[in-house]
Amino acid sequence: MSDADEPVAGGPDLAGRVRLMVVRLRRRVQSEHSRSALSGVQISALDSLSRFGPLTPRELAVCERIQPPTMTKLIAALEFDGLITRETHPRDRRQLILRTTPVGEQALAAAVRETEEWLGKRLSELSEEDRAAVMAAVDVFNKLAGG
Amino acid sequence: MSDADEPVAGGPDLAGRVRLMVVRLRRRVQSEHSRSALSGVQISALDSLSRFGPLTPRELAVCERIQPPTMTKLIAALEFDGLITRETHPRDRRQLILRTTPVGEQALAAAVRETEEWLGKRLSELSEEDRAAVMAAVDVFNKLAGG
DNA sequence: TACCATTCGTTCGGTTAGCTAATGAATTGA
DNA sequence: TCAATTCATTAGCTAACCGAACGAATGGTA
Repeated sequence: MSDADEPVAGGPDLAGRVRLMVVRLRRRVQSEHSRSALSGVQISALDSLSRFGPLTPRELAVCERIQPPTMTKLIAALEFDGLITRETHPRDRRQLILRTTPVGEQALAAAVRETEEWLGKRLSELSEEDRAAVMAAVDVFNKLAGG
Repeated sequence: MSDADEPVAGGPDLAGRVRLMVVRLRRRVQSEHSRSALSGVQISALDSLSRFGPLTPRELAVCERIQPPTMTKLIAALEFDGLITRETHPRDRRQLILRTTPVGEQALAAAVRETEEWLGKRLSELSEEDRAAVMAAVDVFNKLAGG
């Protein structure tokens, strides 16, 4: 087991390289993003809500790894735009039940399409090998982000 | 060539999944980051400056894909902490020459070590296969961010 | 040599996305 | 019944961006 002796996991400074990647990739994604549409954070929250069914603000905050006050603002914006609804919890009146609306689902789909337009284009310009690497890694990085 | 017929590059909604990944991974990295040290943005800029030699603010801004006003603030903070120096350009007095200081290099190295401590740990907890996927993808994502 | 367009870094003001601390309402448990 | 807890929220803060506008410096041209 010669590779068990390695002081760092996965080659020289993998962690540092991942860190730089995160900062730069997010800046690129941010800058390429159309101003008119949903923000990345909104898309992420809406996606989680759509995927994991009705949730309370707390649950969604945990899921998105943000703090409750941040979630409050996010919810207010999404509700203002009619993308989600806010009902009071039937058994616990402290809590709320958040649901995506049809409009919200449409907006989410539109955001996905818009992302596909520029990011998908850039991905399609990669070599077959590079694209395979991206595909293989995206879920690993999500695991890394969400574990 | 059955996979040549795919309407989107790299499976269903790869772009959307990458986008969500970016938002969530960056939030995770941000939240795990120790307050006292350099910020991710500072590390990124310092790394570029260290790697690509003395640069003008404009060159560094292009390299980091941020706008000049943002770079001005970034430079001011780094200079205030003694991590870089600012000399006037010998031939063009409008421009500046930015250099990392030994202190800056040390701080960069320390930041890398600190990142290694938590992110490296998490990376080492991945399966061999997952870690290989990360290694293969990190440069592809950097290419995606910087092209 | 005088002017004009361009480029550079900077200042100003605004936005977005996060945080902590504190608060009031509701629930739960002793 | 009452104390502890939990929930969402408010208030106030910071980091990290942006665009518009500006003065200083440069370079080309008449």
